[in-house]
Amino acid sequence: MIQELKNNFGHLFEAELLQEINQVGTYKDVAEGVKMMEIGDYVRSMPLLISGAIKIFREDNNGDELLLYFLEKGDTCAMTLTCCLGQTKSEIRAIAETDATLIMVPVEKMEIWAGKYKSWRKFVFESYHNRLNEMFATIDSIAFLKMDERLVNYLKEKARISEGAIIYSTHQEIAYELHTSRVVISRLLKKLENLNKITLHRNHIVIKNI
Amino acid sequence: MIQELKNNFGHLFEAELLQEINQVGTYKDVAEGVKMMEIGDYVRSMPLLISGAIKIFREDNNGDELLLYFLEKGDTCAMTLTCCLGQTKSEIRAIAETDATLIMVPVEKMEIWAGKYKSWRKFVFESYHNRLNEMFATIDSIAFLKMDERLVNYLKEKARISEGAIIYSTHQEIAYELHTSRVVISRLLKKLENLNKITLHRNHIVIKNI
DNA sequence: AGTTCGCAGTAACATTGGTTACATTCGGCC
DNA sequence: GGCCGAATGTAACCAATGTTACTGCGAACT
Repeated sequence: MIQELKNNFGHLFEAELLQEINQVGTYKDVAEGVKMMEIGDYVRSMPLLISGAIKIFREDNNGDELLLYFLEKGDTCAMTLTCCLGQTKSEIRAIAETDATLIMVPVEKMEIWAGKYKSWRKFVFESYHNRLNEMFATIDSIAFLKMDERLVNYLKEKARISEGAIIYSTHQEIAYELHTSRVVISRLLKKLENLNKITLHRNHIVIKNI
Repeated sequence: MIQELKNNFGHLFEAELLQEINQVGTYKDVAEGVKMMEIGDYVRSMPLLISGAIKIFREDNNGDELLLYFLEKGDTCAMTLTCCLGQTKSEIRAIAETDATLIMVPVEKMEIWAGKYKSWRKFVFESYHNRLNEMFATIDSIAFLKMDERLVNYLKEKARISEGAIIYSTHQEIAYELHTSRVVISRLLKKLENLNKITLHRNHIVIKNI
């Protein structure tokens, strides 16, 4: 039994299921920035996230993106769950936000375990629930907040994910993820700096007190 | 066996499951406009929608609303599914868009059937999948479209749901559901009328060719 | 018929955010 | 040091949307 599996999912799954996962699952390391799933892809295995973070995007007609949410350790990809069963295409793009480690589980097991293990059902249901809640949060943010508030939330989340007070992004990259323009982001960041909430540097931003 | 159950869910569930649903489920009629679930409510039973339509809302800090999507016959409420298991509160508000008929199933059965019936698992997974896709569509609409396009989509959807070319809403009601102001909606509707796509009347709108 | 009230039309203005254009600065590289 | 390209700063302008304020209309009621 690989230790990471036990550490991350041991409290969720019974020993027998852990054994099965260990047997049929394959480990996979993904480097920061690597595209893990593209819109339109068919999905053939289900990822359990052991470490790192993955960002999930939606795309508009011009090919521009919008960040929906992050997946973290202990999470799984909700798209995968039903894409497997329903044979439908992915509606989203997944990119590694940091270096990440996954266990890939063959899709056939998903449905079998759902019949066999209560803990697996619980995990799957909770995954959906979490994803739905994240979508609600995303919708709240887009529909109810102005860009300056969205930016602050983004910076907070980004800092939390990277476990530090420094965000290594350019203004252009932030603009892509929030689906706006670089000029707008630069403008708002400068305001935050003037409010003494952050300090701006070339290629990175230091969070002070937001 | 009540006929509507068979008509709407007969192709999804095996006979034995249909029997169980019929035995433990209770029928419920809901009149148009009735609030069926409020944000913060705990959920104790799961609705299967037999006829009619239900609209699902999210609320901002000021108590203003945003329409997320509609549920129609054959659908179930995704919130319910995990609220039951996880004992969490509802994140959304549900209001009957039209008169509607439901079967209410006790929550305990949900998890039992998930272990017992493959068809039930399929139904639950597909429900989640559909809801997630509707959330994606909602996000696309809010994030990528301008208000005039959102309004057109709204009118189309509303006409589809009510199965007719007349929408019985005031401008104010439309504004609430799209989370904007009455003046903005009046302005855009007038434009659509000038384009000969709709005709405006007091308390209702006739769709011509949008 | 007159009153009332909710609904709709519209002008004028404010604000937010998107766009264009250009200047400046920083690092890396020769 | 000098050059170059990417990143950032900033002004000026524009389009979309939100806000305020007022008018007029129509249905229902008395």
